[in-house]
Amino acid sequence: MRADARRNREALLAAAREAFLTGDADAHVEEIARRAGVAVGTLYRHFETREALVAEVYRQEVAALCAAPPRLLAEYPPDEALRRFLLLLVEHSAVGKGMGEALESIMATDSPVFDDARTEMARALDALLAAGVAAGAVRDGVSGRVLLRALGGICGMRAKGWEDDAVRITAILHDGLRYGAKHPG
Amino acid sequence: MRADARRNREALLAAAREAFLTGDADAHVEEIARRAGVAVGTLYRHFETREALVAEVYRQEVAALCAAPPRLLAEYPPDEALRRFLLLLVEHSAVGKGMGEALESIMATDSPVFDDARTEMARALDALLAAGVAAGAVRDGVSGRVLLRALGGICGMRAKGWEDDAVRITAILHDGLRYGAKHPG
DNA sequence: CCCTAAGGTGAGTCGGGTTCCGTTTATGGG
DNA sequence: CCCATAAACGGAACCCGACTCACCTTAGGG
Repeated sequence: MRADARRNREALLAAAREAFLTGDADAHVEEIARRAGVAVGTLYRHFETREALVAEVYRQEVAALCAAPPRLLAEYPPDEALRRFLLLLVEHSAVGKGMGEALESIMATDSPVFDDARTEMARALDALLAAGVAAGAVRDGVSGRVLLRALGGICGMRAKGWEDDAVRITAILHDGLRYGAKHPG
Repeated sequence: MRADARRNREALLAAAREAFLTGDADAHVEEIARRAGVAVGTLYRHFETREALVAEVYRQEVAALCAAPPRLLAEYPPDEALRRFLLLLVEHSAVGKGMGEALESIMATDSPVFDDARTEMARALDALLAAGVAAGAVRDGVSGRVLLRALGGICGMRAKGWEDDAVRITAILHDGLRYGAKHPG
């Protein structure tokens, strides 16, 4: 790949991230291209569709989040690690409104564009759940994919005062996950 | 309102319901108008925007669902009534794919178009929760509005096998709601 | 330095919601 | 019964935004 092509690709991703995470999640392609200093044609040379660009930005954010579970599991008991990760997602949904929409799109839809991100996030949750089950602190039979869905609804909250609501319902979910566990905390 | 106008309004709602609940939830306005035997101009005489028409169809469906809680509370203990209502929502999400999307739109977004439906549904959940709290079977401090959000994610599930997932996570939610109640069942 | 394939451009297409205004029609008073 | 008139209707035109394509520019190896 030519040097200028790589540069433009990066510029587009940066412009899109800037737009999505700090403001309107539905910035027009013309606007994104303009911010990146290129024309729309160039945007489409690098990304199949507008949605593909969105997906790539979000995938990178999700990848960063997915690095947390191993760290949390090393530092806390599984049950607490799970609780903290759930809250971490809620917190991230709070920066700008972009990240919340990102997480919601990934978690609450079936769009094939987000398959990668969804899989990655489900795997992260699976690790936390498995550790919790092994320690007898979490009920068995819950998959990361399933948990992801409930979280999608939470991260999509936008109304005023949503953050308190999100924390509250996350606590309910967490309690539900412990309900019926071998050794509930 | 003139008789023919009322007839056309009904025809439009019927056509839209038909389209949304049995097939593609994003039928074009031309298509809906055609099915109703009118032109687009007429559609726009009766509904501000396409979304307003969608909202009206969904509001009617939601109103029907919201009639259930009083009946359930008369027939079952509060805790069981709550459980059954949650499952009722999941079931309704399964007919066609339209109803699921309807419920998701209403529950998981903040679109002002769905304000009425959202309020109505939150009130229904509030009644169930309040009865549960009064009976000591449900934890205190959870509002219908909050619960609505978690349900939004669930009703929006579309992947294959989603119904099992939905039932499972609904059970988790329900357990979480009982966790810490005065007299957990 | 030049050749060429990779890369870039942006006016144009296309699809879908919305608007606008000329035409048609229901309906109530004469 | 018929006309007046306001309400309702039709559908072509418009707008907006994602996407395409035919042509131009340029990096960079030989």
